[in-house]
Amino acid sequence: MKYIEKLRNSGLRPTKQRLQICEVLFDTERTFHFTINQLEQRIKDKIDNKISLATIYNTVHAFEKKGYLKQIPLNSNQTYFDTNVTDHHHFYDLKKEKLIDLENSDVGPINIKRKINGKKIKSIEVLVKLDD
Amino acid sequence: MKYIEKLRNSGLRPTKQRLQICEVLFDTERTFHFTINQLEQRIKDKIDNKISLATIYNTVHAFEKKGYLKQIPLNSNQTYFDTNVTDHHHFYDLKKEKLIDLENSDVGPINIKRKINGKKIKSIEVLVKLDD
DNA sequence: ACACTTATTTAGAACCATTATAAACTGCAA
DNA sequence: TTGCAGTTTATAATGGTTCTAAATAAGTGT
Repeated sequence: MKYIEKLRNSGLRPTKQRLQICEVLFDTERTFHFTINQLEQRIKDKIDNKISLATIYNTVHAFEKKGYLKQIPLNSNQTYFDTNVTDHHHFYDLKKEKLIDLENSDVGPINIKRKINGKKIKSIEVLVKLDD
Repeated sequence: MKYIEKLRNSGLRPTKQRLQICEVLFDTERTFHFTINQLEQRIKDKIDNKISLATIYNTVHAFEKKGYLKQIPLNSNQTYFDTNVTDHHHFYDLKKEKLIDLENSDVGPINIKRKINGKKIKSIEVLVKLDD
């Protein structure tokens, strides 16, 4: 399995549950956005055994910490994650409550002129809200 | 009172509670960021009578709908609001969990090249996360 | 001023995403 | 195979936010 070493290399034991979640998250044509509840549903659909909700939370947070997932800054009652961990931005369709990836070529370079003493920029995220 | 007509003009009855919340939010030297709990505390400090938490939620949402407050897109268990409703962006200090305003002059113009059919851009918000 | 309608406030309950708990289980190194 | 640390699990607890329904206050017309 290709995910076994990936997990071992990050210090995560390649358990059955984690490997199955890897398949759901990363064996896809395209990257995608999800909430924990949506992921839970996908797992139910694609996998025979049950994975507890607590494990899903644990795994998603472990993967996020390792950089395999990103949280998307958004005001919602649910946390959104992204399997696309490259630097990129988002449209948010307010009506449909849906996120749409903006390719980096869709957004001109972002120039932050101000510095904060002793702080480094870790990420720059742009959210473009869409109306009708 | 200067807030009475402001509220009436937006179709909100100028109740005692709303006027007091206006004072806490808008009678300040500087704009500021807050969570509902932080606002509740400020109200307790500045005002004699009690305002119920439900009223604070109601009022903040009413003010946001009228454009007197903005929500800040951020992944946190609490919702952050901003009394600065002009177009501007934010640093987020991950260590201190603190927001810092970026003046518009601190960020070069943001050029969104992609269009979505029939949708208009309502806002563009940039979040710059800071590390040590 | 009065009566009437409608908006607002309120305490408390309900909701629900997320996190904590603690016991059972599993991977893995010795 | 044994032991230990890491992981999974069901369930409870937490906590921010929203809902509810009754009490109160504001606006309107008379």
